[in-house]
Amino acid sequence: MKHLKQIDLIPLFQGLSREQHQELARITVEQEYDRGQTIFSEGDEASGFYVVVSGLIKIYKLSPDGKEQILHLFGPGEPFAEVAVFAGSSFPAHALALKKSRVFFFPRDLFAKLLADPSMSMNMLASLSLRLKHFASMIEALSLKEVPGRLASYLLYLNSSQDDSGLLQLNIAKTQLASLLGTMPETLSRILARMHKQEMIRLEGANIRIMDQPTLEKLASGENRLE
Amino acid sequence: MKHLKQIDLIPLFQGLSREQHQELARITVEQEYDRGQTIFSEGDEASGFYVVVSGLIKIYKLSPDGKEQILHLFGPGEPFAEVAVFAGSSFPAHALALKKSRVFFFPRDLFAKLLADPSMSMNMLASLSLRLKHFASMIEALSLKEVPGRLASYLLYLNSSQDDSGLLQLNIAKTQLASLLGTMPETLSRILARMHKQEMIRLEGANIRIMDQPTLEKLASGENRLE
DNA sequence: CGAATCCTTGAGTTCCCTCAAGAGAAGTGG
DNA sequence: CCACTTCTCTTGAGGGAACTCAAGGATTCG
Repeated sequence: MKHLKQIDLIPLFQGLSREQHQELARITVEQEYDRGQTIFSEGDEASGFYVVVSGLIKIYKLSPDGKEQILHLFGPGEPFAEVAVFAGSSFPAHALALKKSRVFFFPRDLFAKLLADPSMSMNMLASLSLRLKHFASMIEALSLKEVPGRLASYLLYLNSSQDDSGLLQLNIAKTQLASLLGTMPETLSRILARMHKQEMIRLEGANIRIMDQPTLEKLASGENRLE
Repeated sequence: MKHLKQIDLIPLFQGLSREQHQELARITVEQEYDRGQTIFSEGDEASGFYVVVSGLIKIYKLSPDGKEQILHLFGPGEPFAEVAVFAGSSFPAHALALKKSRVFFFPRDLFAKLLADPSMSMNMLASLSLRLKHFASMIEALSLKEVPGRLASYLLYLNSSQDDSGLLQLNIAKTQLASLLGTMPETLSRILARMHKQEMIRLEGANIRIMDQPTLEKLASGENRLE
């Protein structure tokens, strides 16, 4: 039961009985990936799903000419590729470790039995529903907002999810941020420079400080445009 | 039990016991909407989810200046707004009837009890998973493909889901198709004209005939560009 | 300290959006 | 059944946001 303590901490498994946690620990397969290592590729046969223990995993799509769109970044405690358990037998996107990461893998067949417990399936349903809402926002952003608006949304999201020192840590390379926002590094760089020039943000190395939150919010909502 | 027969036909409820179907029929609220009528708006308090009995429902997002992005079109047998049951208490998008439609509404509290049945929750999980895959494709398309590629994908999808007479029925106005593809009616019109000129498709009123499927497939995959 | 990667800035191009106006289709009422 | 309104669709002209290509500067890492 060497994984039991870590399983206790995974939000997806909250509300489950001690026995359920033990059963999960029993079927857990621990894996480790180096920075830059691929976990699976789109189309690979999928035999289970994952939970991040430590590190950072990116889920992304690739176009034939190599352009990438990040669908999601997952950190400690977050599950990914659950879809593989319930629909189809192949992964619908690529997964790669952005940092040295440890993950738990749960084989589908063994995990499926645990879904008989209503707490387990309700947790899963809630998790997938949140994922759906996130995707809906992403589609809205890609289709209805320009890059400055998407960037503003992301900065405000970071601001709300990190401590309120006002200093935002990106945690990812700007190239990766560009890919998350559905644009190119050059475009991102230019827009950051413009936001800086207009004193909406301050660029402090790899960190960003929000200087004018109201204006960023107007950008994020699409109410204003960046001049 | 006046809705029992229709409930039998809903894919989401396949594999359930007779008693479960009866229980579903008992809590079903039937509603009817005229063409153009709003079913709910983004942010409205959500107290349950829906299944389309007949007609066509569009789920969409709106930008402040009125531009719309369709997230999904749902026809007979398809559930929508399930997310409202599992995450949050407000609808994350708008819903409107594109045709005169009948829907079944299932109140969350009453429905929640039925989720104790593993068949029910597994069906739901499968349904949400498919929805996630669809959204992932949509994000990929919006971010990595140009409009001709997205249109080609849609035409090929129609071709695979309709009879193989080769004649595609759009079933929706071109304005709506533009909104589904994340573009403007003018752009769609121009691209259809170009595809026609290059003899990839033939325009027959509200219908479209595919003339050169291989070329469309290259467009859809991003391998080729439209000249 | 050197190699590799990441980031920034510039110049040019392209796709698509906006604005505008006319043609076509569909629904309404006399 | 035909005029009427209304909505949808098409085509044109112009402009703008973001992409591509290119090169120099900054950072990171071994």
